[in-house]
Order: sequence, then C-alpha cells, then structure tokens
Amino acid sequence: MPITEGESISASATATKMRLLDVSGRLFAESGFDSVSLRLITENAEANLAAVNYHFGSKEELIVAVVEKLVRPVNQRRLVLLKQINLEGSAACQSIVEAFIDPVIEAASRGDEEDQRFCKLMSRCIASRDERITSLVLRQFPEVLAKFVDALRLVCPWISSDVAHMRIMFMAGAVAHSLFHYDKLVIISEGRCDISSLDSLRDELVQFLSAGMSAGILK
Amino acid sequence: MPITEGESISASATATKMRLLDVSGRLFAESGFDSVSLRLITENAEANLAAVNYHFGSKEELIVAVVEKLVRPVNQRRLVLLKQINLEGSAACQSIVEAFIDPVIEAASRGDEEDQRFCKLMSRCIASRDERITSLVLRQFPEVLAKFVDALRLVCPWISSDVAHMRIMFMAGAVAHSLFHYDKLVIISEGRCDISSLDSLRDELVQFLSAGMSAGILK
DNA sequence: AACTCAATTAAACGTTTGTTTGAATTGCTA
DNA sequence: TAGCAATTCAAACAAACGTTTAATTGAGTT
Repeated sequence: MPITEGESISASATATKMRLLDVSGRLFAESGFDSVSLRLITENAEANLAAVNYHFGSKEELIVAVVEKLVRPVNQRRLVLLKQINLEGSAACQSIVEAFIDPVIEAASRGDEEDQRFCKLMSRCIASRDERITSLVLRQFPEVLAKFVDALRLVCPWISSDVAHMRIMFMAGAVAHSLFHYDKLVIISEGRCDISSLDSLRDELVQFLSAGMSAGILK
Repeated sequence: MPITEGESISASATATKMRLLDVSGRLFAESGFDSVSLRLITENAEANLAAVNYHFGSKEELIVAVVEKLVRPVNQRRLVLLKQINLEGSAACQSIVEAFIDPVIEAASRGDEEDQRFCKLMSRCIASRDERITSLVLRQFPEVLAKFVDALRLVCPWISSDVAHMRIMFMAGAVAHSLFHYDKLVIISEGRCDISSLDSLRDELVQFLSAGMSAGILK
C-alpha cells in the first residue's frame, strides 16, 4: 500500500523515496519534465520502475513533489527578507529586488546540487509553459506577488497598482530567463562574454532591475 | 515524392501545407511542441495523418518551419530599426529597447492570428528550454545580440562588454516572460491588475527596460 | 484517351510511454 | 522464530506516439 503524506515512514522507506526526488530533480532540470521517462529516473536512482508509482502515486505527483520542495522554501525566504527591509531610504528599491533574487542564489550555492542545475530547475518552474506546472507554482505565488507589489508601491508611491504588478512580472521574467540561459551566453556571444560566477550575475541583475523598478520619477 | 524547398509547387499543393503551418502554429502556441501530436494537428487542419511527414519530412522539421517563419522576420526587423536609430541624444537608450520590442508587437498586431497566440508562440521560442528549439533560435540570434550590444555600448560607454551582454539577456527574458504570462496576470493578481492592451504592456516594458539598460552612470 | 506524377488516403508498423499486477523479499514486532 | 505489513521486483498492460507503406485519387500533358 502506497505511503501518503503524514503517515509514519520507516527509515529505509524514505531512502529510495528521497533518492527518487533527488535524481528526478537533476534530470528534470537538465531535460524538462516531459522528456524524462520514469525508466530513466528509476534506473539512475537504482530503483525499480514501479517505485515512482508506489511512493508518489503517479509521475504527475512526483513532479509536484519535486517542484513544491524546491519553490516553497525560496518563496518563504523571500517574504522573510522582504519583512526585514527598511522601506525608507534610498536603497529600499534595491533591497526589494535583492529580497526577490537572493533566496534563489542562496539556495543554489548552499544546495547539494550544482548551482547550475538548481537554477535551471528553478527557472523551469517559474517560466514553465506547462499548464500543470504553472497552476502549481502560481498557487503559492499570489501571496508573494501581492507582498512585493505593496512594498514597491510603498517605496515608489508614483507607481500605480497595475504598473507595479507588471514590474514584478518583468523582474520574475528577467531572473528566470537569465538563470537558465546564462551558461549559454558564452556560446551565443561567440566567446565575447563569459560570466565568471553566479554572484556576478546576481550583482548585475540587482543593478539592472533596481533601476527598472524605480523608473519614472523624473518624468 | 515530398516537396522540398525551392521546387516548383502547384497552387493546390501549398494549400494544405500552409494550412498545416497555420494550425500547428496555433496549437504549438497553446500547448507547446511536445504536447501537440501530429494527429491533433492533421485533424484540425483537415488533412491526413501522413500529410506532415509528406510535406515536411518529420515533426521536427515542421517545428523548424513554424519557428523560422515566425522568428526570422522579427529579428530582421529588429536590425532594420536598430540601424535607423540616432545613437546620440538622451532618448537613444529607449530607442534601442523599442527596436527590440516593437517588431514583436507589430507582428502580433498585424498578423492574422490573435495577438495573444502570436506572443505565446514567440516567447515559447525565445525562452524555450528545449535543446532543439534553442539551437534553432540561437543560430540566428548571435548577430542580433552582437548588434544590440554594440549599440548599447555606444550609447552607454561606461558599460563593459560583459555587462552589456547580460543586459540584453535580461531584456530578452523580461520580454519573453511577460509576453507569455501577461494574460495570466489578472488571475495571479487576484483581479487587482488588468492589462488593458498589448500596447500598454509595451509602454511599461519600454520604460522599465530603458531605465535598467542605462543604469549605473551615477555610481 | 492513355500516361504521368504530385497529392491524398487508410492501415499498419515498431517504440516508448505511464501504469498495474501479483509474487518475492525485506525489516520490524510480538 | 513466527507473522505481518511495508517494500521491492519482474513482467505485462493498454494507450499514444511518429513514421512508413502501398493503394488510390485527380489534375495536367502528350
């Protein structure tokens, strides 16, 4: 009988379950959710083909588990950082941007996975064009969006609600896209651009987005 | 014998071929490349299942045809607009951003398809995490990237080459993401944000990105 | 009217997919 | 050690996929 949430789980039972989570996270990051078959996952996790359906019920629920485990702590950390911000002062807008970006960078640098892999999976979730994933991610994103919109409008009072919403969306897009494609920039630029580290990408993102966020005051 | 490029094609022959291109463009925009089967395409195009393989050789080559037909004219228009810019003056940076965005908006508004559908397909190409598509899009993107980097550095001399590359990437990400998700913003914001038109989205993108592009001079 | 060849059609092909089944195995508890 | 539930396993399942084949159609040419 399959294990569902909240039940008592023996130590050996969670072993392969966590191994499945870990491996599928890696593979999903590299090739996307559809392209990775259960056979590939279970082979790499040294588990039986039926293990996924036994432990998670279906491939769909495996994807949900992987994404939730990844996205939820990042969004929670975002809200924590946002609360700590001093909303008065000239650097407030930059702090908002940092509160959005840094949880991703932190998780990527701290995690047991490579930075690159984590970023790819994360941006696959944010920017996913798959209905199943978007509906999943967007279920917990409204709260994050609302809080960031409020903070932005408090710091930049001249920004309307609609514009604030859009700018948060612009930020999310820029972050997701560049986290996923930054390693390809050396190729696409034909060698003329080589990002040395994830931190340097972060710094440039912050500067770029801070300027965009606070745009329009002088007009 | 299948028809390949450059051959003489009778009028009735191109009829179903163009119908296939049109229908698959719509379906790809809505559900992605993998999720749409040849059976769904041919049914909607009122053609036989084998029609795709006959006219295009394979599903892969159909995707290539759809994407190329869509992306190439947009990128060419971008380069045309970029050449027309007066690179001296305070509005130069905004003009660069407009040269990047407007070809998409133009094509979306002019096309026979709905704006929304065009934007979705376009951003599916730009932000695709599918190796087959990225390699296809990135084949013609290096030229665009290089030209925009040069223009940006001419207008903002304090920006290094690496930073300029990154900022173009940020811009591409913000555009692709918001073009795809802007219709969901009314949902995700729980009704608090409703973008009235594609043009208003464009205007806000331009303002946001122009500020981000020219950031850093005062530092 | 006979021939030609591009275009269409229905049917089947071989793979791969996620999922299910029932037996075998493991690990803990009494 | 016996027993029981949780887990693993090999095998098979039905469905969907892209592709191929061979026969048929239909318009244009000689």
